[in-house]
Amino acid sequence: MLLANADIDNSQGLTERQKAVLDAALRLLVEEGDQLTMTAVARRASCSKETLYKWFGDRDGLLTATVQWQASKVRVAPVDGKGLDLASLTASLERFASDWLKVISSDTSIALNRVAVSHAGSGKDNLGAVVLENGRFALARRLKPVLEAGRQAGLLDFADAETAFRTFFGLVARDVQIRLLLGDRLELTEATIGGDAVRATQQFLALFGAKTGPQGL
Amino acid sequence: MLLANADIDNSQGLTERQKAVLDAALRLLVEEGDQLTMTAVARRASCSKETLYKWFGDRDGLLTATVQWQASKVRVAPVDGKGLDLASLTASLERFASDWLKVISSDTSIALNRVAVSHAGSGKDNLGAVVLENGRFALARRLKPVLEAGRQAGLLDFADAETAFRTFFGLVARDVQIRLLLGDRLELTEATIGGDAVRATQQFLALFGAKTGPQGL
DNA sequence: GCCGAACCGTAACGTACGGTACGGCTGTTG
DNA sequence: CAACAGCCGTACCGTACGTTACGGTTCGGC
Repeated sequence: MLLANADIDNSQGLTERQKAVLDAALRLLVEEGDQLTMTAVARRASCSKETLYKWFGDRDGLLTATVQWQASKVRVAPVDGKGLDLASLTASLERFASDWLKVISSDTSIALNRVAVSHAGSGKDNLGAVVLENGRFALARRLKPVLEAGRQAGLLDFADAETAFRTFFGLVARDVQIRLLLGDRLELTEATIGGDAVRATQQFLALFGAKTGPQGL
Repeated sequence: MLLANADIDNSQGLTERQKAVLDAALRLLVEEGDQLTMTAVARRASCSKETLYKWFGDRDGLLTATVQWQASKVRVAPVDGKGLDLASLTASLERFASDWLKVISSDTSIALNRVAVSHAGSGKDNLGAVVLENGRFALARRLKPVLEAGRQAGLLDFADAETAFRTFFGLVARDVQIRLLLGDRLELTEATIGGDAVRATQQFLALFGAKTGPQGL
């Protein structure tokens, strides 16, 4: 919860030059995997290693700053919970599903999650927590109000928003993320993602849609 | 598909001493994270580094052998698809769900998946493919016959077994694996797993159960 | 124009670790 | 017993990389 606004603060305290350096590090991370050496970052960013150490302390600091910098960039437009009919709710859910699939299948997300998973394997769990906070938990924070609004409007029926969210998460992501992280080729075209978003939303509504009137499949 | 029987061959060509060494490596992997140095393995297994290199070639060979050795150990009892009524199908699905949750939440699985994800980030994707083949794809191979039998018996209704499997996978695993890999504490007690298995199975049946007669929730 | 701060490029240092070599011990074979 | 193979323990080598140090350059302030 503290991390939620921490990432906002971070993007403020950075100079343009520092942001450019972090962008270079991010690009390098995506391209080269975790062979992210300080020398490579310095060369790519056209800065000296001395500067890297002065700004970010050590390698972990640079890694953390890079992840948080990326996290601060992907601020998804919040969905307005104004239209409370079934059509708009469906559209919102499909939008969430589609956005999420695009995120987790992006090269950036895969690279970041890989380095965070590796990091969590070693002692310090900083990166894992940051990625989790800006990924899965941020998604929950944005989606839950929509679910609650849907319940308020009599469109959804669930006891616990957290449980409902996790089911939606599972229906959307399925095995995609773990397969991508493990190196499985898995071409997710725009069309595939769109279809999956619709399917997941329909399944979710079938499970949690309010039983008012006949439920058309 | 070739990897499917490769892991069977491997457990045969190993001497008892070699298995003991791999067990030591596996324990070290679980305890120490990816700080798996050749020296540490040699010390833990009370063998010389020279022997490690003679038997496994290089560090990657040792890692791969360790992962395959673990994979060859977790051969889950196949479910018999004989009882074709709803009760036994439900029991089978719950059993699969429960087993899978236990696997992905085990320290061993977490450690192995972490190292495989890291490995996939670096060039070679060997470990990722091995883990995927013995994890997610092995599960699909075992579960699909059950689903097909359920459809044959008129209990399930789906067009594509792969799609149905992936939905089941999503309903069972949800966000558990990624959270654990990223270092999130997530106590999965026996009771929690059992409850989740029942819930996931009920949700799956609600989505894919044949529409014969009124569907009781 | 001069000073100091910030920064670039690069050289240098220390260490960790993958990989190799070798001496010594043990069990086996003839 | 002698010869030998297999293996343990350890010392050693080369390299990659994190980290530090330093000379040279740019630039804002006086």
